[in-house]
Amino acid sequence: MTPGARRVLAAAGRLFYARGIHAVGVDLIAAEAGVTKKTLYDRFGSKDQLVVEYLADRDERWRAFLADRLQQVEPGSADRVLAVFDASRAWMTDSSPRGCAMINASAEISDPDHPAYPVITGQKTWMLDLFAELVREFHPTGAEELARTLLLLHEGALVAHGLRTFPDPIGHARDQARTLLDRA
Amino acid sequence: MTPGARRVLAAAGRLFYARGIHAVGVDLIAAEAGVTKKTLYDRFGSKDQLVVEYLADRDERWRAFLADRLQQVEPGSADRVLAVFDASRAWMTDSSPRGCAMINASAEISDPDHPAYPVITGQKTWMLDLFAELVREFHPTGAEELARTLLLLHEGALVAHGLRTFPDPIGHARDQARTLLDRA
DNA sequence: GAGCCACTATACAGATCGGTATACGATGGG
DNA sequence: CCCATCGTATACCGATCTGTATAGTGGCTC
Repeated sequence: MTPGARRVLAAAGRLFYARGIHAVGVDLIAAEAGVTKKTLYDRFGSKDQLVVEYLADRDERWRAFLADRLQQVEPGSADRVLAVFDASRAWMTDSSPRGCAMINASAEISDPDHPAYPVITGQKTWMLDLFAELVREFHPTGAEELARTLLLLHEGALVAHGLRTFPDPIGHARDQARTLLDRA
Repeated sequence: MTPGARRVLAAAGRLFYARGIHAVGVDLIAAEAGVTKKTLYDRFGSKDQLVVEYLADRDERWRAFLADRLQQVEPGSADRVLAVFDASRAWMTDSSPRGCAMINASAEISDPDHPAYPVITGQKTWMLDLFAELVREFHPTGAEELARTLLLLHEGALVAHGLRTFPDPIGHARDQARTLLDRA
């Protein structure tokens, strides 16, 4: 990726997340990146494709962030599940006050044929599979069902975080996940 | 409310929910309602105000729908909490495939000073208070904490429903709420 | 030095955005 | 009958939207 393209992706990431996808025009992104629209379209082809790369990039960075946190907890431990919630809280606390970028994007993209749609649903099913895998490591029976519950708690916490429904919802979800795991 | 205004609000409700707020222009709403823009602006003043009334109307209809379902279950019973999840599932199953309108709207409205913002957060805190009240009816101690967990499950289920992460997430949330209530 | 690459600058196309203006027709209550 | 209300139709405003076109610059490599 060229330096200009990198700056475009960085600017798009900031603006799309902070103000929403439809609310941000390509002129603003190009200006914020110190780049002309020509460069933007030469590198990304269309706004839709830029949206795809914005979400894919954010997803990639989140998975790397999470993998780093997970490897600090020994495999087979129930604490690995809690580490996911801890990672989410850390990720959200600094610089993600508006909740999950995938959920927000899906609210703006109604068309299921939009090229960004698989990126969004892909992250969610990946998270579901991750929970199932982590649970299966120490408690194989009923891992699927427990994983679904954990996912609901996690998604709900992200939403409540963005809406500020009550303080520290991700921490609360983590505590509930702990008692769920203790009882399993 | 005049017949024209009613049709405008109905059209706005359909279009805003199905395609998103920013993606729908006032020209389309007026055309879909069989009304000119003049009429639309005479009745609602601005698009922002129309958005507010769209959300407020939907919130009002949801609360009426929920109240009707709740009064069919005797007060003081834990089943009243489950009735909330049942109501949500019924509400979402027919004609709400894209999840919670408030969550979707909050994803598009980044400005906390937007007049629609209090409507969104208002429904969420109202739901939290409702859960707390319903729990308190039969189990006063720790009602606040349990209500928060129920809210997270509920919000997460709405999101998973909209994203189709797995089948019948609201039913799953209901089942988890049941075991939570049994243990309390 | 020729060719390629990343990028800049300016301008414009065609459409749509939210919002306003003017003028006219229908209806219904005092 | 008068007149306000509710609604119609059409046209327009400036701004902004995505996307394209032309022309040119500096640097790197073969």
